[in-house]
Amino acid sequence: MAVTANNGESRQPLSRDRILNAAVLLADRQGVEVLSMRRLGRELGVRAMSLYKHVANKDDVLDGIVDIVVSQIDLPPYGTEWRKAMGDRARSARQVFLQHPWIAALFESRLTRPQQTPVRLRYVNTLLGLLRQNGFSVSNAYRALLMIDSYLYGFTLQEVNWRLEDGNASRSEEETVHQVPMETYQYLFEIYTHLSSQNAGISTRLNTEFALGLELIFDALERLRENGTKFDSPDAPTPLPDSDGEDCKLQD
Amino acid sequence: MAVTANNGESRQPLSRDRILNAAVLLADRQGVEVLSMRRLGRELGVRAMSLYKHVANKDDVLDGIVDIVVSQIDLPPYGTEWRKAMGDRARSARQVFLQHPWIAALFESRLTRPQQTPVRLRYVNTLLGLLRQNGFSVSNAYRALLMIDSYLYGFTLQEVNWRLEDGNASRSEEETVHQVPMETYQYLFEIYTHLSSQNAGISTRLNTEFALGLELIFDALERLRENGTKFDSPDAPTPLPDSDGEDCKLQD
DNA sequence: ACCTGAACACCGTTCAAGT
DNA sequence: ACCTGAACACCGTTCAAGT
Repeated sequence: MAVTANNGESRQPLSRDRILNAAVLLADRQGVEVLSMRRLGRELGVRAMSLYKHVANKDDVLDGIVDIVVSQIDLPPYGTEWRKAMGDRARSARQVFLQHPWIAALFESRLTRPQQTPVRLRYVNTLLGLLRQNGFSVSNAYRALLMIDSYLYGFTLQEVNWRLEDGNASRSEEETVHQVPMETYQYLFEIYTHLSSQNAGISTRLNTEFALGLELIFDALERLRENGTKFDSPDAPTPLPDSDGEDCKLQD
Repeated sequence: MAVTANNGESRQPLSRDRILNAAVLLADRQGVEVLSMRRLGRELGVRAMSLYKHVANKDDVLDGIVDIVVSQIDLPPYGTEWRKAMGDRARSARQVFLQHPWIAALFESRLTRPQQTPVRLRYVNTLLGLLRQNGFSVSNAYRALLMIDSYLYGFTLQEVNWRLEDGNASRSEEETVHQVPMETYQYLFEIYTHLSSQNAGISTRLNTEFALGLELIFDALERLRENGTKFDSPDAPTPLPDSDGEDCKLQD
């Protein structure tokens, strides 16, 4: 009935940023599945077709909101000791992903694409740099990041699903355990029984699990680092001429 | 124009299995994004509405095809030494995922849901059992599976995207390296240069990387296993009365 | 019993037309 | 210059109607 739609400030002149921020907000509140061009237009007090002046298409919108999320991940400054740097970044990424759980649906084909936006190129370049400056060989830096990211993505993927699932209804292990036919799945039963006997809630437990797994991976990578290029193929060794030890800070 | 559509055997009387198998085939050939009820019906020589006699809705179809994929993963028999068991299963899962790359889009909210189908319950129950029978405490079995699965899902997720991306055009690192502004992203440049200097193709390299990361994780888990319940919360210890040592085989 | 036509409330996107 | 109406080719799903 009103000519200009829902929120008071919809008369700002529409821009890529305004569209993308509205998209993130909409996804946060309702999930990616309701994120359509038409709905997004409605949210901005405009018809869907108007959006196409500022974004190429829906794909562009999805890429854009992934970039917004990625840029919310704290990037450790060059010079940070690698365990702290990789740990801080992994923890920050996990927190950001949990704040925007819909991002899991975009992991596939967006977050981990090889052809990338500047935001994502800078992000992975910095992480590789941090590893290189801490004594990782080229291969091992690649290896380490691949391993940390695999763990980070895989863990968060599972975690987000569990939270979405029993989130609102707060269905806990205590209830789940009774839904599983225990004679058939004795080991699952055993786990659920064990988990529900613990005082810690699911959040606290997953925090602990994530941290522990990360430390185990870091321990493994530390051994890799010390062993240098031991696992590389024969033509690999070329250690960089250590072009920049510490003096190249990307951010504050 | 023909009354019964495309393939010769479309006059079999439509069943859940026939529908799900057609869905997997369609996804394999064209990707999940083209998998619609209407398209699926067309594929079976029938209108979309007919499908609703055999499947509840599209969600049911998607759950169904995930089950089909999961059931293609080889499940090691009880009694297998844990490193071999977990390694075989991870390698088999990876192969299956690479054969059905669209599965990555369903990782979110389907593969890792807590409320599960019998196929998936049996699958994870067996894996937990294998760990328990090899001396893992209840907590550590849970921990180990969470960690292995995180790595498996995360790694495969990234790998599938890379393959889909440069798959058909076979765009290799040699070409990618020239698209990245090397002054801005020196560490990325360094990696791409290094990777493209190796003789091994991307497939071979990722095989190696996957195997190496898996071994590093197994090494870490072996230490966890030996340390028993060291990382558990105080009320945890309860080791199972070893109800079945070896005599409970689930499969051939 | 099994299939379907028509309908409903949606999609993304284009393009000629309006202000 | 910026927005939009109408249109196209799609969605998932329901339900009364056909055979």
